[in-house]
Amino acid sequence: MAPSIPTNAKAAGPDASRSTSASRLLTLVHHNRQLSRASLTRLTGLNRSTISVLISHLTAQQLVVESAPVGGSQVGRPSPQVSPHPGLVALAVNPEIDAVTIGLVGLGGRVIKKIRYSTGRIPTAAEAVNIAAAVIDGMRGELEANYRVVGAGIAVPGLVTSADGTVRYAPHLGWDSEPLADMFAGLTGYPAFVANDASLAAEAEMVFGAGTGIKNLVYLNGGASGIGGGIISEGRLLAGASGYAGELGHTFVRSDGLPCHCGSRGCLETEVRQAPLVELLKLATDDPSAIGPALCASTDPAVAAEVARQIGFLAIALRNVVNIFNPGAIVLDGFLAALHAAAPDALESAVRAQSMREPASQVLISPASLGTDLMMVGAAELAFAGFLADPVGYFGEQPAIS
Amino acid sequence: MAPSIPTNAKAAGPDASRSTSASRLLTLVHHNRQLSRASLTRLTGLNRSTISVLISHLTAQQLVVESAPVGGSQVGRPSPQVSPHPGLVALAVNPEIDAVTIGLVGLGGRVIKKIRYSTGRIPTAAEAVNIAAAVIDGMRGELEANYRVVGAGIAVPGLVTSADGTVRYAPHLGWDSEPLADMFAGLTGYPAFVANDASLAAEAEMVFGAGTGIKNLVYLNGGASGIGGGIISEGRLLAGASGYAGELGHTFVRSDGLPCHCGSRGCLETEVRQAPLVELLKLATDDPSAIGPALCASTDPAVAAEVARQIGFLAIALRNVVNIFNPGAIVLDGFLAALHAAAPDALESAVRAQSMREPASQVLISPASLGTDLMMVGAAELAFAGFLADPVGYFGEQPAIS
DNA sequence: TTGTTATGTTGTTTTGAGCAGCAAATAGCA
DNA sequence: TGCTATTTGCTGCTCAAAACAACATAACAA
Repeated sequence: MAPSIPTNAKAAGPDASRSTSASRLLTLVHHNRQLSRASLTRLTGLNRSTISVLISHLTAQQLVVESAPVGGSQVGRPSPQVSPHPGLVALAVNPEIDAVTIGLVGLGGRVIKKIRYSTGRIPTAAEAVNIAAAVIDGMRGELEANYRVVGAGIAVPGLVTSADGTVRYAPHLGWDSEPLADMFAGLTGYPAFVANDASLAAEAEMVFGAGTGIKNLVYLNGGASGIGGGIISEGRLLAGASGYAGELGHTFVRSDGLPCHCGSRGCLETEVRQAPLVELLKLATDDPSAIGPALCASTDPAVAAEVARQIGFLAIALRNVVNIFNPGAIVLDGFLAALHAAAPDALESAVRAQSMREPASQVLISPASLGTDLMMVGAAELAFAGFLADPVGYFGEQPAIS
Repeated sequence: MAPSIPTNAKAAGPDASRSTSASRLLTLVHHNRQLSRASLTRLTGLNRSTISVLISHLTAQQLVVESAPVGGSQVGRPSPQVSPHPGLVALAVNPEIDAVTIGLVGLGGRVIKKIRYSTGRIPTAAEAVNIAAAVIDGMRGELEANYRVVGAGIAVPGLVTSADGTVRYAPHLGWDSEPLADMFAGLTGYPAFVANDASLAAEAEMVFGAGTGIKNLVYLNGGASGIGGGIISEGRLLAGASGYAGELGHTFVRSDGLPCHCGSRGCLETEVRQAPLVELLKLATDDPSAIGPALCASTDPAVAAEVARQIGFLAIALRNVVNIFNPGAIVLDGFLAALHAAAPDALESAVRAQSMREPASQVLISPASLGTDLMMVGAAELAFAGFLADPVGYFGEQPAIS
């Protein structure tokens, strides 16, 4: 017992601070995809020599690669460019109500491969994991030959206990207390991490998408099965006491509203829904990306009325968001982005009219920008998180691939 | 230019990490008021010898004092107790609509002195600062003889830009763009920091009050002038893009509700108010602490109806809070605590019935526990924050008092 | 009294990271 | 084509935070 405490202390001590520098450096490279040594020096505030030492370590461990300096524009000695090692990847898994999508994402948010497996019906947790494992087994040869996999991130539409990777409750999938991370890790051998899909999307949008550089951001996604949200404050995702934070779909927007499946009444997601829009527009597909153009093209007054009605309720929810969080940006995705596109001024002026003046003047309302890659990038980000926190120790002392 | 970058880097480098340890140590002592060296070793994870060196530094700088080990309960060599130095204090200032309260608070959240100066009417910013400066001038002899003052924290009921210490907009005081920190610092010579009162109260409750140890906490205070809130996530106060976050008083709770002074309708603070309760109870005072007992004692059905009505709307706001934040605790203060005391089961069951099951099962709804010292402790905490972040460098190389 | 356990203390060692000086690579200018 | 200014990378040196190890000390328990 006595010797174990110093050992623990050591692990939390100089190791932690060493890895903090490597971690900061790698995170910067990850977020910017390509950076010169010189800009790393400026961004980290570390000394040139320190950067040099760190990068030589990271290069030796095949975590980054250096390429020839991009010549031209500046006086002085050109600085080599540092990029994430192209072989460093994470797996991304996203079960939905009619499909399971599996992706391979490189450090830097580069989606290398994306495979959508249609299930035709709602998959059980076991089915979703089996499908993902099968697809990954199919790629295994390629993975083991050309890549180093840091792990897998699974984005689930539901309440998730991230600490143990358990899906507590996913109403639209009908899942309840599924130890998804353990199931996946058991089948594939890769460490797995699970989180709420909207939370991951929020992070992806902050890092690579519409909210790049904005540290206080609220993301809202409208899909066929409801409205999910993710909140980012000071660059960190709001998790709450047990990781269930961000359920903006159940914000109160209407007295004596319709009952919601959550047991309450007047929730945002019972008033603002995709189905009536699809119906009025007579669209054949549920694909949210089709709704935007159709809405803009429509001249049907019934459609306009429904849009106005939904925008009214959405504005109430966003007003709460603005007053409570004072976000720098609100990013709308799915059919909420379509609603915004159909009448951007109507939505924005309604939100501003209801919110307090100061926070309202700061907020930018914009559609999501990562499109269909969003979930893959977000889920991969989850898998990368643990790696980025301690890049030097992550793979042990393995000499790596190739 | 060339030498200045390394200098900056140095300031952010080893100095920062050195002070990080001292900072962590002092923060722990501050939050726990009294800790043994042994427990500091365990809590920080640092080595015994490191703790020894750090504490001898802090003792030399008169930031902490060591006292004889408290004997008895445990096998082994007893460990000396470390406490904050009793001479280390912060000033706390809290302007309200009818008074300005000035306090002297020691490290560890100990309120040494509290002076409430009644103004009889709403003070202007200049008046509030003048009153505070006059009171502090009165204490100056004592302050300079016996204390070291880290600075002053000012808790203001309104929107505050903490970065420059400016009150952007305080509707109940009628203040608008007042550079309060500069005014105060100019008059008294002490560095001053300004923040929203409810936010500071939330922090005080987390550190020393009802939410001790709970890292995800929502604080709601009901006063004569409205409802303010503060949100703490992972132990950090939610600030938002410009520090205006936390305005939970303007959560939407009622369709076609009454117009609010914020320009919107159906806000929590237009439906849930102290005035009707005071009126129905025929109380002579506005003091929120009188409302609780009076409510519990009342048998008037009109009072009961009003309580039920307000609890209904409060439950809607809290339901949003639970769904969005998944807090570990909701702390109610002012007349909201009185409402809760009048019918705790009614409020809690209403919140739980409307919220999603998982986050609802985790949340504890409790009244605030710091009472009238709350604002003093919160404001002092603000002043201590800068000091705790870099305790060794804060006072320069001064040999300190006594 | 003696052994056990928990602590404090001192000197040594490891290691992250800044610093200085020199070399290298470019743009601009004559 | 050279010359200078500027920016950057590399190597060796140095500093300081903090772990480690060994020893001293103080309580409780048998």
